[in-house]
Amino acid sequence: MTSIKDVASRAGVSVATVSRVLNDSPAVRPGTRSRVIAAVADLGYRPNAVARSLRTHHTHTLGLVISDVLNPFFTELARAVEDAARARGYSVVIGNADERAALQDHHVRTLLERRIDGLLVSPTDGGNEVIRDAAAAGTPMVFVDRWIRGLDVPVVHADGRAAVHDLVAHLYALGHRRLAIIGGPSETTTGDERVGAFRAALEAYGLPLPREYTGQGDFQTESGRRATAAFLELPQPPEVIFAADNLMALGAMDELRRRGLRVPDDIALAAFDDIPWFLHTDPPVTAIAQPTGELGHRAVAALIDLVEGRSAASVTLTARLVTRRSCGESEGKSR
Amino acid sequence: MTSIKDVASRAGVSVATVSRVLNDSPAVRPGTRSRVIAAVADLGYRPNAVARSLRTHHTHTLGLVISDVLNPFFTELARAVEDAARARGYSVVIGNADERAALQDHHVRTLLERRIDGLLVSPTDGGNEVIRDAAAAGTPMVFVDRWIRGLDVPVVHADGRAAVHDLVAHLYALGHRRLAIIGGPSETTTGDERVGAFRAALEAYGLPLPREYTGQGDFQTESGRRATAAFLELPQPPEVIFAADNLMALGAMDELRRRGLRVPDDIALAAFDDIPWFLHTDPPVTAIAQPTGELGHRAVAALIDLVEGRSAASVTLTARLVTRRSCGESEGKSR
DNA sequence: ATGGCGGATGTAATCGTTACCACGGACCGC
DNA sequence: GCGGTCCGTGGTAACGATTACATCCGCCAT
Repeated sequence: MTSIKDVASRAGVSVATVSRVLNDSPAVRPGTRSRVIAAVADLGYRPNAVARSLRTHHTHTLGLVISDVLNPFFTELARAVEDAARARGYSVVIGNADERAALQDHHVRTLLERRIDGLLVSPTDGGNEVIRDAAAAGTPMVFVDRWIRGLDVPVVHADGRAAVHDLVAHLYALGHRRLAIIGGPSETTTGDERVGAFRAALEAYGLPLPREYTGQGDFQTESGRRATAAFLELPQPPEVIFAADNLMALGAMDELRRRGLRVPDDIALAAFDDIPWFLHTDPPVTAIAQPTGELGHRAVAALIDLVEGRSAASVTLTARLVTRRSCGESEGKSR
Repeated sequence: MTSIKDVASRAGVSVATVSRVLNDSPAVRPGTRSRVIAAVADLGYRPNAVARSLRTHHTHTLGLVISDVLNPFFTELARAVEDAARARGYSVVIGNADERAALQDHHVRTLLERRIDGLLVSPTDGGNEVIRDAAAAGTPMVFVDRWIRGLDVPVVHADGRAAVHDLVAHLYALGHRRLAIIGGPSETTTGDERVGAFRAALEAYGLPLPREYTGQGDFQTESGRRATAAFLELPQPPEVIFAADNLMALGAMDELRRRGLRVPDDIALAAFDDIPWFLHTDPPVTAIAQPTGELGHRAVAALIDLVEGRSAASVTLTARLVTRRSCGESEGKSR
């Protein structure tokens, strides 16, 4: 591989000068500069970011650890993050935790060894040691969507409580009284809070949320299927299933379909996180939409503030309800 | 940040010894080893992968440049790639080209500067200079799904011709005669070949593929919508639309829905690339499924062979047709 | 004429590791 | 008892960049 030395000797200058033109420092004569540029082109030289990072102590790279790449919400988030980062001259390295704490730790460790400048994480669990240590050690860090309580780390997320309330109102208006939820792992904030918001909204309508109507999922498809099966085997199954993310909703649909049940006639369905496919499912699914793109942009902005030595505050956006046909016919507006 | 030197002085040994235990070289006495390990733990030391890479000339990292993260096919591929790589001790850095050649080049350049050990790419265009240069320079490289002709780079992909033929047979049997396709950019091999396979299959049935029935898409949702709109404005619209990827199929569904057309009664729809959502769309979509996971695994295996100095050959798997209701009722088996 | 100044360039230290070589001591065989 | 091996360990030169500091040179003001 050609190095800065090769360029220097070909251009007849010192490595310092080459470095200067590469980092376009003003203090180099136009003639020299163009000779260096020519040498770079001739040799097809590409600066070695590894060496550069070793010397400068920054990598211009952000780490993003997401809970599940297969979840369209997270891939949209990842995309927004990458866009925002690139616009500011940073690249991003994604780690997919696949909803497994061990895998998440693996990625955090790897990213830390790589000396990424800052870390964006949507934690899969609650009390993570690796992440705690990193935060304590002063690694610039921002949580997106989910977070870990008790850490002094800015959080960028969307508050879904109002939307959940709207959803319950919608369901109530349609005559539904027995509502069930498939929640995420209670160690995750989103797992916890979505159930909490749902319960609070139900209370406002004087509706109970019995234990057997709170299914335990892990945000992945299969758990949605299982929880749905459990609901359906109850002596008195619910009239509505609210899945706390889109993948569990997919699982629920799998199971309903397998049993030949029709939505919304036999049972209603709603989901947290809206995705393009929900418009075309049978039937289109009522969902709570997060401002995913903005979440990503804000998170990157906050993280870069931290990385560059400024301070950053948490950001709370709001999610909104998008009603479709999956809970029953009514005003039935879509999108 | 604590370095190997700090560990060395705390353990009362030299940096060389610390390095030895870190890379578990056998030549170190158990007692010394445990003192070093203790020092590492006390200090919370994390090896600096940047420095290590500078010295060893490898990063144990693979680059993966995919055409579009928002496409479930590619995210599934990415996931498989990451799994396979991790199992072999490599990490992967993903670059999302968003179907734009310029962005793809940006990522390839960045990855090359990062000195990734090898590159997995699913090219967005046909004649890429950056990629050609990299290949010529001897960067270990493997193409997945799509490739660039005329380069001596192994290709791991799925042959869809038989499946396309089956699809056409299926459509023919259902009585369809006017079949249209929304193709990808002709510079991409998948764009090109899928149209070619479709045309060949039609010929086998004595069916024409008029120019106005070959829509020009770019593998993204919006282009599928536009091409569909164009088809529908023809004096004689097609009876079937075959989208060359799932995102364009989504766009097609958007447009059909907007116009109040029903699938398959008013028009039939099929897609290349099967995804979980297709089972639950209205109606479930007939699609050609690629062995995505295996594609990812094989590609990683081939790339690592190259990286580690072995040779690697191209791999061709085969795609298969999954019939659902979107082309009309018949035997109607699903999944 | 000379001292001073500033702009362009070179020299060399440095970042954190690894890997090569050297060294000292223990052990073995004769 | 002595030379040779082997084993555990330390010293140190790279790896490829950046950057503080030194140097050189031309020019201007006095």
